[in-house]
Amino acid sequence: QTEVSSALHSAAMVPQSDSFPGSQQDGDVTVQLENNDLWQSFARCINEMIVTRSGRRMFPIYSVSVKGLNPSAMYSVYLDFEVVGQQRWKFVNRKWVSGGRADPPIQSRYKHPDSPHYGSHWMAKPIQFGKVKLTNKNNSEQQVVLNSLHNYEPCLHIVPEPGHSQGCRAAKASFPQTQFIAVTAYQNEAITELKISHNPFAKSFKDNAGRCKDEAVQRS
Amino acid sequence: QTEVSSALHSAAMVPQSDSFPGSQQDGDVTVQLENNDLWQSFARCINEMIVTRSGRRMFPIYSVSVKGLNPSAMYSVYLDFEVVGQQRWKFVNRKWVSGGRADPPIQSRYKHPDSPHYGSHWMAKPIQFGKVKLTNKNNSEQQVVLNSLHNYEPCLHIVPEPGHSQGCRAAKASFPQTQFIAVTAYQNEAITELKISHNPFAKSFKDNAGRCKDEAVQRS
DNA sequence: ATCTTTCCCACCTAGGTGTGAACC
DNA sequence: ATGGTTCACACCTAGGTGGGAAAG
Repeated sequence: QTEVSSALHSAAMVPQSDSFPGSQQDGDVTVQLENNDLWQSFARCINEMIVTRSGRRMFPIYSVSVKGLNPSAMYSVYLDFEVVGQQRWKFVNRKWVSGGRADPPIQSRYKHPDSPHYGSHWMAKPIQFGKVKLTNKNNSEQQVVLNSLHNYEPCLHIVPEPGHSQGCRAAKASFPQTQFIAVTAYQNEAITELKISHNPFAKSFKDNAGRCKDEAVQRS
Repeated sequence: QTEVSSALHSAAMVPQSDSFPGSQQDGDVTVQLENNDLWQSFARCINEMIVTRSGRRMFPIYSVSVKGLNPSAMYSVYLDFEVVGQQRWKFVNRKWVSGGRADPPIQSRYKHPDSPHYGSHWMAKPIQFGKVKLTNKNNSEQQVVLNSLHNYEPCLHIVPEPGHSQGCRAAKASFPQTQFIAVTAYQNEAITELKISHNPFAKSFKDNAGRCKDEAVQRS
């Protein structure tokens, strides 16, 4: 069991390309992962992402900077999530261990809301996926459906727009350090602490030493 | 003076096209103003829009539905603001009267954030300009600069994207009932009341009869 | 029993209102 | 004085956090 867990861990740390693990090249197109250090610190603990019925944002935010596109061609940019391995996972004794065969994968792809847009637009500033939401129910909306307790790796697709980008090739990039296990509740306390310490929306769970949160609750 | 004021008023009420005042046609392209009734109720009092240094949203929100575009062609959609008449205005004795010659106009055009996009996208649902901000300082950003105390009419432009929409014509539409006077503070109490009663962000100024807002303020 | 999911909640971030006093 | 502008402010809308109890 420990063996399986460390296999998961090492998979999250091995760079997929020859160069810097935060950078990838596909043809002339270069894709670099933003906030690589933050992703690495989550990956070291094996990252988890909450999925809910109504959809939950990712944290850290998936964000990349892109070079080498045709500035005047049109592209749409997508993020999908590929299952890593054919197994599901359990958290027992503070360790992730195999939990049996994986459920059949669900096809779910998120189109970046700026799509479609010129290559120049996509290269002008980092492409942020701050609004993408992960869910475990098929809301048939603009949300990504994942199987809980499965390990995923986000995958970026840059696709020339049909009829508006003749001769341009599609590009694809993914970064092992962005892998995570989909969960309905955090399993690893270290991940919870990392989320709280870096996500501004979780500020109320910070600084437990300085303030007693229950002081305000007078009744009950 | 009353004569000038009523000229302003009637200008705001006369439909610019032959058909329904909330609808316009330019070539094959048809543009219809959403929430026409709301705009009319503001126009009856002579509408005002706040401008601030940091930028202020419009209320009502400028929103149109569009038909007749080429679904597979690319367009960008713009909103600009044309000065109506060559004069500025003053609010004296609860009436808008001429305040002399207009200041030189400022070129300022807002590109809808969905731009560029397919004709099919623009026709799929009403095009909302909910994020556009009006300012009286040149922030050199994505904000519209207006001269205070001048009368404006918003003007919609649908522009085929160069190199991605061969043979498509640009279209233009404007609606007199969306005219307004730019102000740094509301002049007409009737406008203030209309804003408060329809804009959810001004809810705290509603229901003065039911609640005393100052009750909570114990000090000073 | 155990593990997983769901729901409500207090507590935040982020930012859009007009007010009223101060400023120019 | 007068009229226009600016600013801090209380009070909202809108929605993103993990916690913890309850349910499955």
